[in-house]
Amino acid sequence: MTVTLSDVAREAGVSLATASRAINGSASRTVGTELRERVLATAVRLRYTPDANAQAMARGRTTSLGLLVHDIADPYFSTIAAGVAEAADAHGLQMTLASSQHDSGREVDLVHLLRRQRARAIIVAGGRSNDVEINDQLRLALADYRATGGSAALIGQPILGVNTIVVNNAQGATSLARAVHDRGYRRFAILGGPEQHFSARERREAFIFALGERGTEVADDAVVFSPFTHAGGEDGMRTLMSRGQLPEMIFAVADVMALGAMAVMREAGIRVPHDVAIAGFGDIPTLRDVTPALTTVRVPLHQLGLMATQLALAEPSEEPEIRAVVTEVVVRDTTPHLR
Amino acid sequence: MTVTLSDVAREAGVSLATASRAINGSASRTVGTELRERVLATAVRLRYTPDANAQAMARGRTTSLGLLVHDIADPYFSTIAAGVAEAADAHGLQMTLASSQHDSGREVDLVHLLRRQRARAIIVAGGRSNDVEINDQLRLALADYRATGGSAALIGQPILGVNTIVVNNAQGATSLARAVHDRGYRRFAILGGPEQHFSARERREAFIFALGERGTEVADDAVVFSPFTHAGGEDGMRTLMSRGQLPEMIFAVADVMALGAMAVMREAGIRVPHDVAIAGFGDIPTLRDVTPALTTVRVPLHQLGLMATQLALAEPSEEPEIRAVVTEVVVRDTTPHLR
DNA sequence: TTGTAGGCGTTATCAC
DNA sequence: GTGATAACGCCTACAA
Repeated sequence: MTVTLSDVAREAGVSLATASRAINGSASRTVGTELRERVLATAVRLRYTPDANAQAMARGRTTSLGLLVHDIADPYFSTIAAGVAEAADAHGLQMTLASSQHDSGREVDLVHLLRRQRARAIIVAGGRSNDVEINDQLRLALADYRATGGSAALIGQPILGVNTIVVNNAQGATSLARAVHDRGYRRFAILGGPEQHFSARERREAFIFALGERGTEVADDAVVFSPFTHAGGEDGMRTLMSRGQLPEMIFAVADVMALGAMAVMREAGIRVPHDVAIAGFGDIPTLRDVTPALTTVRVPLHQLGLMATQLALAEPSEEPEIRAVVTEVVVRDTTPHLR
Repeated sequence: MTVTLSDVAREAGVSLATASRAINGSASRTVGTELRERVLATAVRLRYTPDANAQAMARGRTTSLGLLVHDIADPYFSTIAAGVAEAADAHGLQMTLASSQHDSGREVDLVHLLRRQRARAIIVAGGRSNDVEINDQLRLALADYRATGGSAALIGQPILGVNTIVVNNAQGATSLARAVHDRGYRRFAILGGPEQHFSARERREAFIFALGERGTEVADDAVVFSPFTHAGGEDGMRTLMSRGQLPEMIFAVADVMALGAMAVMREAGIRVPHDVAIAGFGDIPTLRDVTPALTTVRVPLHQLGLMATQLALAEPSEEPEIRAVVTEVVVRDTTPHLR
């Protein structure tokens, strides 16, 4: 059914070895011009394609790059994925994309899966959660993977012993807090994401701390926890509304959450920013289509994908490499000067 | 470096065959409880993982599903991808995602690549273009792939001889034209996407034809062609504006194009829908965050992914199976009653 | 139930 | 420069 290299060799009247060298090259040996052309011609005639699996076995390495995301339909991750795809392509690698659907248990399974595939490198994108057991499992899975020659990179918190791109969440949230404080905001609510999610927590705490430095407190019950998704933003906003008192400004720890909140407010007739101001985090491409334009903290998502790929493909070293990525406040229309 | 099945077998004191059967199961043979447990235990102890490539070779089939999209960062495709990922997962398959960046030449290369990988199935998502040469190449690539046991499915036009999910673009555009005509619109402009892109053309022509049935003509110079992207929508809109005369309504053949156009208008101080109405096509999830809410034609994107996967995994048959997907007009705020 | 051995398609190490 | 041939890691008749 399938045409193999042996078929080509026989048909071209050369040995298997020669056919292999002619078609897929060889470091040391080279093939005479005449023979090579004959082989190449018959390969085309027979519509031969090398079997990547067989090559992987023989060569001991594959040409695929695994990417793990929380949710591929989330613009945050699809933008990162686009960056990874671009970089992978530049390295001649195929991207195998897996989505954990925000389930960190699945994430562990998927790392195992990628290890089975003998992926050349694995990139795990998305912040970690404060779950010691899961983190240990993931750390172990990655260690196993690396022990067998794979290399991995993380986008998130540097807690798993592998190369990591660290987004400076605290810095971004701090700058944001100061920017809105400068604009006169004093009464806040926070759509805080999952309570145990590190990125969410970093953003939350830095925001609150920076306000505290200015003498502004955020009450505990002004922070609501809900999933790191659009629906999570909706739910959080409803909770906030049910509590009755609207703040001057809402900080959502993820853009998609801010968008969810805005959708709920729109439906409820609450005007942004007239009735309440809001800001997000991430600067996903979607924002260019949102009105009023959402104030946020820019994370260079596409570049994150490029960097992570680079880091994942870097020479393995003893010490995991940590690379910090700076964030930048982008003040837009949802947080006008208050007074 | 890597632990192999032989290592496990030796360490457990059983034969290779027994180890294989214990770990990866077997249709006919079964392994004694005691031995199986011993094997499994040593496998865990040695941190053994089967090599998927070797299994692929030995079994003659892989467990990966290739998905080809025009652009993974486009919500249209990332939503489809989410559907495919979900369905693939349900079948125990891994998704290999490749993006052609709207370059149909690359698309052909990527099919070849996926064939090399011996992917179990290939899904090509996205409308075809009127390029006989490229289409022939793609048809040939898919035929080669299928000839060697692979199965493929397309989302787009049924012109390549493989199972295809056909989105009923004409029906959607027709319904949309009637709906807006009913609302009083008579003077139109069309952001028509790439001139040779079939889906764009189907939507364009059906829209114009349906209006014609109502006695309303769309002038040739009211149709502008530009890429099927956000930037394409921006460019097209600028072209339209430079021509001086704004229509009553703009039909963009893709949601992202409509969003691009709206962004340009917003910047230019043109109010939607007060100054001009607009509608898109696709109903991407992003729309829930856009104001004013965009009128569009709903394409069940996520479901498209599920269906395509199902179709790609279906028993191969002589005649390619064609499955039609209906679309549905969703009138929102960008096309209010005109008079 | 368990073991032996051949084969999957390719690369790489040898000789020639 | 070219050709045998042994891996690569696993599965699966076939034999015991």
